[in-house]
Amino acid sequence: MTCMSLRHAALGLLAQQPGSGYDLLRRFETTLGNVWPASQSQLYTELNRLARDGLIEVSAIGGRGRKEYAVLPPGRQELRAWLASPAEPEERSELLLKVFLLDQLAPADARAQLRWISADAEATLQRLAAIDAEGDWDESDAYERLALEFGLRYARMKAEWAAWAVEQLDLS
Amino acid sequence: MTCMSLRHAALGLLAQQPGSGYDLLRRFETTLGNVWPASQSQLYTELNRLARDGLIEVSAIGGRGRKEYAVLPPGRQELRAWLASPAEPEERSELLLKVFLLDQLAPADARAQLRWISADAEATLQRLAAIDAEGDWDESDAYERLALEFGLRYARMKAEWAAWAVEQLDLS
DNA sequence: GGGACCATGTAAGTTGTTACATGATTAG
DNA sequence: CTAATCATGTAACAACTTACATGGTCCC
Repeated sequence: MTCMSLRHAALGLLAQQPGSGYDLLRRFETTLGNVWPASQSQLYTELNRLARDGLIEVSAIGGRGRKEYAVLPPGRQELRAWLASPAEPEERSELLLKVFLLDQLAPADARAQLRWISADAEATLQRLAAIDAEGDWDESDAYERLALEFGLRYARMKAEWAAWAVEQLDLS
Repeated sequence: MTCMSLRHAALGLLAQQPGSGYDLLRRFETTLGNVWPASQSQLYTELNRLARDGLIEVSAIGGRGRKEYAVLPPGRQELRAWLASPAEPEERSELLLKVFLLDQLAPADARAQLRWISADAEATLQRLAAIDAEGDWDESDAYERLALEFGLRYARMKAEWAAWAVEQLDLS
């Protein structure tokens, strides 16, 4: 059994609010996709699979072939089980892979890469802070805000670490 | 052009020190695999591809069919170019995906998940701190230590965030 | 009628996983 | 001699991407 997170992402969005593949795609693009991107092709395929497996059903048919999906009880159960199960630690980080191998670069180039990481993190920080400030939040967005705060703290940590790392290299 | 990071990971390890697929596998298991896991099957396949593409070559043949690989100049160039290029921000986080969808769980269960995340981060923190303390580091491990420090800071951030998140939920 | 947008799907290719399959050498 | 370890490879499958393909509806 592998991960199948897209399946759960789709299930979760439908559990929050029924909709068509097209609707879900919009929601991925605006919010969820920031933490779990999905391509159009993959999403439509997965919706058909979820329906085939009896976790969701076509609850309404609209114009232009629109199929609105709704979660069925087995789907809700599957979603809850997945949500309550321990989240596995993430493993792959291209950033850290580069850091591990940075000794293959001239020191000046390695420093440049670290400075770039720092600048990128600062930019992310600004971007998320803007979203935080201007967003019109209500109580239903509580968990979304937790995720945003995670992003803020992560960007801050990354920027601080990169600055520290450059300093370390300067010492030696 | 997609990512091909395993290719660069293998290239990087060979650039640090030539070796066989079996050797590399050991090094993935002990160090590099912490930031970029590779399966045996994938690694051997990739080494053959790297050789076919002229980025590495079989530099020696040992007993039991052992093939020692070494990086060729085009491989070194490719590696340096990749290392100096900006690291793309990582996108997928199963953890944050769960956080986004946590509203589908009873509040008590959501809190339990967050507490589990916190406990897991604390455990990681302990584990990495132990590695940091007992490791016998020399100057050649400078970048490895930067990566370790990143892991420490990240685990700390995660634990603090999760504790804060539980608090937030308790307030509402 | 034509452009923007709504709406769904398939095909080919890449990356990665697990499982299978095989054989050589070394140490007890 | 036999178990552990060294050593490499293939096949089947899952997840994901990009590109292709098609058609309906709304609004100007």
